[in-house]
Amino acid sequence: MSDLSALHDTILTWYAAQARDLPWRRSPEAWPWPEVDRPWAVLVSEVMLQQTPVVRVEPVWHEWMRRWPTPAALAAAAPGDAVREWGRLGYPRRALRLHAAATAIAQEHGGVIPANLEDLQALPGIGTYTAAAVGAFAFGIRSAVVDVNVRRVEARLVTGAEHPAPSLSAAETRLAEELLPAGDREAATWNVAVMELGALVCKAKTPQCERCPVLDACAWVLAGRPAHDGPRKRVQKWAGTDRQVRGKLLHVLRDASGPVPRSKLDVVWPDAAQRDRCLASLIEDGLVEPLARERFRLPA
DNA sequence: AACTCGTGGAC
DNA sequence: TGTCCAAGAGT
Repeated sequence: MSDLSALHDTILTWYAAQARDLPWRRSPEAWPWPEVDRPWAVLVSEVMLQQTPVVRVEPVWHEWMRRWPTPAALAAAAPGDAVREWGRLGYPRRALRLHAAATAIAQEHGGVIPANLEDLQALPGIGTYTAAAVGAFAFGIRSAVVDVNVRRVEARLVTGAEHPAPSLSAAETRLAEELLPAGDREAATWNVAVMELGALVCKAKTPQCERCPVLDACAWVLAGRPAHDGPRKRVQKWAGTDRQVRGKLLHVLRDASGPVPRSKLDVVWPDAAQRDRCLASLIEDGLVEPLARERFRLPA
């Protein structure tokens, strides 16, 4: 197990047996929806999965693929439709950015998702992680996909720490690149396999070490599972924050079929100053469109 | 670089 | 309305 290729074999074998059957993971050969553009399906799934659990993403993803099977289809819709169909996935600016990305793909890339990391990352809402993920999973590009799961597996298995640092370091990316198998196809599968190991076994709060295929190689376990000493990512407050108020305002607008008078928004939060500030920020973000006579709606 | 941007489930 | 967490991005 000290050998890198043995580590590859062990985790890839575990993945082949234990991986969840998620729709956006279907291979091009096994893609069941001929009308749905597969790279687009992968891209949408990755944006939806940003900070959001799989179980909540899956039904929304299916509905998005039914309504908007290609970037051009979403680009032809109103941005407000994307926000409404986003439902309660959270961080609704992601829906707006997905719509903007679809527009950019339609107008600047001929409706074809660019198959290189630089052009992918230039799209709205696509950062380092998502560009690498789409590159690897949609196009087989050999690139390290470093999400929080990968970082946690690296921290425990290699570094011997219980948790990764609050933010991604260059050293972590370099380590992920060093661990990548040589072949393009193996590298792509390796990326998703390590992510899956972090999601199903090497969990943040309650690691399932008894189910871990690389337990005997884990630096953290071999060190006696020492408690975390460094700084952790701080947990954000929720109650009473602008994020809560924005969520309540947008909830009203999502559930309405047309324009909503201000009086319908006033009832969601007692603090008028905070309410007004949040409504203004939603308008500034492009998530809400103000109309005449104090009426509001999702953007047309 | 620290901060903001939703939401709901598991403890 | 407790704490922690979930395939981050943008500023």
